[in-house]
Amino acid sequence: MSPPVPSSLKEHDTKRRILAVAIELFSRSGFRGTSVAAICEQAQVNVAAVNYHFDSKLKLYIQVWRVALERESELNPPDGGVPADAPVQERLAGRIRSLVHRFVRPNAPSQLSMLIIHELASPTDPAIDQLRLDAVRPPHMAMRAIVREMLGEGATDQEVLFSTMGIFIPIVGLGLQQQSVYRRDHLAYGEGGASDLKLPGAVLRDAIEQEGGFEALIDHITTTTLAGIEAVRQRIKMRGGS
Amino acid sequence: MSPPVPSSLKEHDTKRRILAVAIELFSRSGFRGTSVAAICEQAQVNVAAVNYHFDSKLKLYIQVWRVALERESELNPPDGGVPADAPVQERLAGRIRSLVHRFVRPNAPSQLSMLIIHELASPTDPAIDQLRLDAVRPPHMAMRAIVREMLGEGATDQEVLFSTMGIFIPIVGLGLQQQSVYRRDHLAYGEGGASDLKLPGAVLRDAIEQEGGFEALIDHITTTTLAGIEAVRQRIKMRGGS
DNA sequence: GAGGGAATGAAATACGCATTTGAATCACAC
DNA sequence: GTGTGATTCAAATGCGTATTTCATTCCCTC
Repeated sequence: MSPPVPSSLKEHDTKRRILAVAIELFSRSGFRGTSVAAICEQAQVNVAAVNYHFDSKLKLYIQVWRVALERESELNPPDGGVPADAPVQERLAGRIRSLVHRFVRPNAPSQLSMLIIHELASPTDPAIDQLRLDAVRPPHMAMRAIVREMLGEGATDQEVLFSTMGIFIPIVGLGLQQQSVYRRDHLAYGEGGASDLKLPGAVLRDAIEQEGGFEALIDHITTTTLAGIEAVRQRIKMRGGS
Repeated sequence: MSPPVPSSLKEHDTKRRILAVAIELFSRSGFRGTSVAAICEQAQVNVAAVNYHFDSKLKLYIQVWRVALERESELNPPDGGVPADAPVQERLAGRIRSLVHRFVRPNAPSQLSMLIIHELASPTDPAIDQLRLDAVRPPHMAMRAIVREMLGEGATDQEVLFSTMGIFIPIVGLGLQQQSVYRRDHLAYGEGGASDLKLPGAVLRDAIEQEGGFEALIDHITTTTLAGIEAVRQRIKMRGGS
């Protein structure tokens, strides 16, 4: 009998090359912003190859999402490597660190985060929503549990929700900023880079890329987040006490 | 001589109708996501009208930005109506309130904020960047001054920058969330609304739309922001004292 | 080394969309 | 009324792009 998967020399890794380039381009410019022709050109592959190997642009895009999700969960555990029996503050700090690494990695924001941001700004297809939901829900629930634990028993659902979103949303927002600045440098859409433009986002990017800037950012976010939660907790305690 | 602007009965307000619809559609779906045909159809106007009155789709888009900027600055002063000689905390709170009103207005996020978010996710043209820069810089600088005042003399530029961005970014991120949820309901792209999807963003939206939810959100953001700044200030004071 | 299925390639097709064209219509001045 | 310039209209043009077609090449098996 023949070995199970020896058809390896066929399929001159075109499929892999397409996928690699597609992740790059889709994450940079979103679904609508990247053409099949561009992908094939950069992958040095015939235009027909995408439809031959992946059926359609949309299915390729979905595949890209799957790969990006998989890669991210291998690379970057959502708990930040902090054990489940560590003190709450540490668990929270670990998750924040992990999130910032995902969304704001200096000089090269994670591809998954860029895909997510493009989908938020202009959704492509319900299938992608489903993937995003599956990816987002578990860490969100875990974070909510941590926040509830930190706020104490008296916290309302609304307070827990606001505080939880208050962790995720700034980091996603930061990713959005990063991405917008990042792409301007790479594509400089057009040519005449009006270099007198210096949006606050660009200043921030420079600060993050400085030696130690990224760690300082993580530290800043962690500190302010903890302080915010503590403030809400105090308010709850006062309310309960009065 | 003829009265200066009596050519009023010509131009059967097509121009106005186009602009009104264009603001609506561009802010909902961005530049690439809306077609000239769609604008003209909804405005009950011939397709040629856009190019006749505005020269091109891009120039119409730029005009939309101008109008949206103008409208917003009339409607919503960036200082939130707080006088310049009020205590810093109040001035900060006023600005936060104003920002949240701009970006997260319940049930109808401001069109300018949606335009901004689309531009962040996928920029259209340098001219738009310039408009955005002009709009964003002054309030950013004002906010930075307030933050510096609150943090005290010992604060580094990096600390001031991080804290300032830490105010804007969460609110923009919130707008991004709102917008993504908001559009799903309105367009439900396609048909079969998979209603078992319930992204955290949707839960948040519901919480905001509840009676008093919006005020609670503003209050939450203000409280946590102030607490975050206070935490940084404490750290600076300790550093200076040691 | 011949046969056959998988993979590739160049060209064709189909479609959406911005923009143009040129004729028709309207508003107003004389 | 008539002429004139501004406006509207339906149809055409042209371009970018996803997808298809079908001939050709490649790789493996026998």
